[in-house]
Amino acid sequence: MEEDAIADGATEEAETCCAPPGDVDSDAMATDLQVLTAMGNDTRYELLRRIANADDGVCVCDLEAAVGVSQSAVSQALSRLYTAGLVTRRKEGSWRYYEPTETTAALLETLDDLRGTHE
Amino acid sequence: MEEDAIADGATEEAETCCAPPGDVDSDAMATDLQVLTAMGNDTRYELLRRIANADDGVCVCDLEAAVGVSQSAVSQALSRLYTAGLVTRRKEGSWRYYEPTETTAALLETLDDLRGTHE
DNA sequence: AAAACATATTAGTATTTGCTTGTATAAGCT
DNA sequence: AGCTTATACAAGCAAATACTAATATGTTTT
Repeated sequence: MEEDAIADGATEEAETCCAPPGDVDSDAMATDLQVLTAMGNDTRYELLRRIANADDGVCVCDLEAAVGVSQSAVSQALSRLYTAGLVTRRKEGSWRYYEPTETTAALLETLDDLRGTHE
Repeated sequence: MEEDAIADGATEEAETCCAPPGDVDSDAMATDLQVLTAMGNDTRYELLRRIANADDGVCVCDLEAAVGVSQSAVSQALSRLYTAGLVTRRKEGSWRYYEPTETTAALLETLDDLRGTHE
């Protein structure tokens, strides 16, 4: 089902410093990068944290008040988080409620753990 | 041991759509963002994957050949990964060997798991 | 139906990013 | 010592990003 980005590159033995590393699955890379770049921004990270903290759904109106940017910016940020699969959204009347996905929960937990253990 | 960014904001009951979410620890946020933005880039992600794949240390010379950017760009990328605590580096002769940190291992594993489970 | 509210979309712009080229430093080789 | 190799650093620039302001869409209320 997948046949790109193969070719190990280690066909001939040359006098290099070390063995060339294997290639990276470019499908996985695209997915991961979408997630990482979506989370890797002040505004979006904070929105995501706030959404994750309140498990029963947060609406945009309250998120706006919390982060220091315009309504438009919040809307754009949430859209991006949605596209990246980090939040779900449901409409209820004229309000939109956002909830974290499993992806968000897992990543934030990993980050929390890492900060705790601190290697 | 930590006393900033508290204040729940929910002192008065107003007729809003939902309860305002709790604040975000700004120290944690800074740390996480450094990690996320460091990983969230084509070149750096690929370098990191390659470093993580070869557990016994990779040198810059081989990484250069793998990703499609200049030597300088690779050097800058690796520096950034190092600053973010995603790789360690040791000098051996005129070569520099890079290895993944626990942070890298944990995050890449989480990402892999998520792609597998797919929620 | 009009007004007010909640959110999305579009367009424009300032800032940030990630590269390239050129140069510096440092270690091995002859 | 001089040359080559391995990596880092610095300046400049094109492209991507993240915002704001303005406008559009849909919903509720009056």
